[in-house]
Amino acid sequence: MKETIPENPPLGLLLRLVHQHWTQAVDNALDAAGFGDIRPPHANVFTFTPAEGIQVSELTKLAHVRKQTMTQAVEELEKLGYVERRPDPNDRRGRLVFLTGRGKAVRPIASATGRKVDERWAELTSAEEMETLRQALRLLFEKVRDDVPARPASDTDG
Amino acid sequence: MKETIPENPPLGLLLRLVHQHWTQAVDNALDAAGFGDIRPPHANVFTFTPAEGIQVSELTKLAHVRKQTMTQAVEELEKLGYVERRPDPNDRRGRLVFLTGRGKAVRPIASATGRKVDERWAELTSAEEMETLRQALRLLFEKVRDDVPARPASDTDG
DNA sequence: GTCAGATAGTAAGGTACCTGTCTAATATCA
DNA sequence: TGATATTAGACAGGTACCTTACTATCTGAC
Repeated sequence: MKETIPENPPLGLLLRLVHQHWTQAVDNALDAAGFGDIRPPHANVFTFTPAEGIQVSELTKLAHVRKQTMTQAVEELEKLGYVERRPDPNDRRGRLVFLTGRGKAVRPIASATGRKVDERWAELTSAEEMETLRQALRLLFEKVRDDVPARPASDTDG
Repeated sequence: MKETIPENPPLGLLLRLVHQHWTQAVDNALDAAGFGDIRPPHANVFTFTPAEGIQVSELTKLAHVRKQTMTQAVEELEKLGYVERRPDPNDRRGRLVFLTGRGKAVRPIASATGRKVDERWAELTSAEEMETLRQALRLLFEKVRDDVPARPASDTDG
C-alpha cells in the first residue's frame, strides 16, 4: 500500500514519517557501504570523536541525545572494535573515547552517510527545496525551544 | 543548557529535535486539558474512530503506524474505559472499535490537541512559516517515499 | 467446491530514544 | 577547610515505534 497522507496532515505525522525515512536511508547507506554492523546512532560517535579523545558527556551535547543513549552507542562500538575508552588523565571521574585504527579507517564513510542522504534527497527534490526545509526547521526549533518547556529539564541530566 | 545546534546541522538531527518537541507539546496539551491518562498515540484513535466503529487495521492506515502500535493504543484506551471492541458482524476475523460514552465526551478535546499545537507554533513563528514547513515536508515525503524502498515492505504487514 | 493467496488480529522480540536515582570525583566558596 | 553543589558515568525502567512469525477467516480463480 502506498502511504497516502491526508490533504492537511498534522505536522507531527509529517515529521514522524520523514524522520523515519531519514533514519532508514542512513541505515541503508551504511549497509551499502559494507558496514552493516554500524547503525545510525553510532554515526554520531564517528562524526564527533576527535583525535585527542572525548568524554561521553561531551558527545551527548554534540549529538543532542541523553547520556544513556550515547553510552550504549559507545559500548556497542567498543565491542565491535571501532572505539576504545581510557581513563581521562585530567578528570578521574571521566573516561575518554578514542577511535581505534579500525575506527579511524571507517570514519570518513560513517560520518559522511548523513551528508550522502542529504545529497540524494536534494537530487530527488532540489537543493533549494532542501535548504528551505532546513531553514524552516531551524527557525521553528529556535522559536519553540523556549516556549513552555517542551521537555522539562531533568535534575541530573544534561 | 540551551540546546544549541551547529550552523549546518544534519537534517536528521533537526527532524528528530522538532519531532520530539511536537510530541512533548501534544502530551503537555493533553495534561493541561485534564487528560493525563491519554498519551499522544491515543489521540489518533479519538481522531479516526467513527460512530459506526472501525477495525484496527483501518486505524493503522489512517494513522500510519503498524498494527501492534495501534493495537496497544486501543487496548490501553479500552482499559481506561474510553473505547470498547465488539465483533465485526460482517467479518468474523475482525473486531470493531467504538468510542464509549466517556470516549465520546473526550473526543473533541483529544482529537484537537494536534491542531492546538499547530496553532501555538504558528503564533510563535507565523502561519506562513508553518505552511512553508508543512509543504516542504509533504513534497519531500512524496518524492522520497518511492526512492529505493525506505522501509522494505513486510510480507505480512500492510 | 476447493484451494492459493490476501487480510485481521495476536504474540514475541528489537531499537532508539527517554526518565529518575545512585556513587564517585570534582569544583566552589563562606 | 569543610559543607554544598555540580558533574561523569552506571543502573533500572519506560515509551513509541518497528519486525517476523503465527492462526483464523475471507476471497477469488479455477
